[in-house]
Amino acid sequence: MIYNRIKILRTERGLSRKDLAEAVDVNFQTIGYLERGDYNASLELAFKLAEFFEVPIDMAFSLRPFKTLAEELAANRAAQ
Amino acid sequence: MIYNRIKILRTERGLSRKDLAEAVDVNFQTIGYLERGDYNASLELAFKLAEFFEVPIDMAFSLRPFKTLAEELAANRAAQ
DNA sequence: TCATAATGTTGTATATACACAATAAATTGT
DNA sequence: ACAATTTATTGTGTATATACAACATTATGA
Repeated sequence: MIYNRIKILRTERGLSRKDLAEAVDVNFQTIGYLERGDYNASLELAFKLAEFFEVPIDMAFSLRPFKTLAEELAANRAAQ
Repeated sequence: MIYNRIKILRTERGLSRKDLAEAVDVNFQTIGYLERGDYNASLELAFKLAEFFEVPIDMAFSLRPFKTLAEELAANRAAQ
């Protein structure tokens, strides 16, 4: 199973699932399935989502559980 | 459709499809399908392959056609 | 050259990604 | 508090990723 940050990335931008679904051209319920982890995005959809959010793929999807964005940002700052 | 560099990455390392398939835990014929572009890898398999080859996902998969590795390397050098 | 390994092709079966519809529940704004 | 929007749930249908088998073709090495 693949972990993703779609929900945070989406809500951070103040978008509804419908908004995001239209942007990447899938059914709005598909976004719900991904956010709930009911199934994984296809590689193509993953690319489209990462491109839409303007983040590298591995910032939106991962084989391993994510830290929160805040944790990761704090860790990065500490590393400077 | 998603483009990939699996065949080059694999042959550059002198691996057979069977070798690679075992490393990422899929059927060896699945590697053939991907290399021929018969279908796309799942996101999970794409991550496993990129991890196995130790390259970022977008160096192995792309929404748009790839340059050859040699072209890309030459372009990168020219950019220095 | 011959044997073996690697790849290609065709076919069948299964799991999963995605579409779509209907309705229920929860959130949000006024 | 009410209305409107958003999200969740359930169900059905389709396309596609993957497994596996059998056999053909091509490449490789001794």
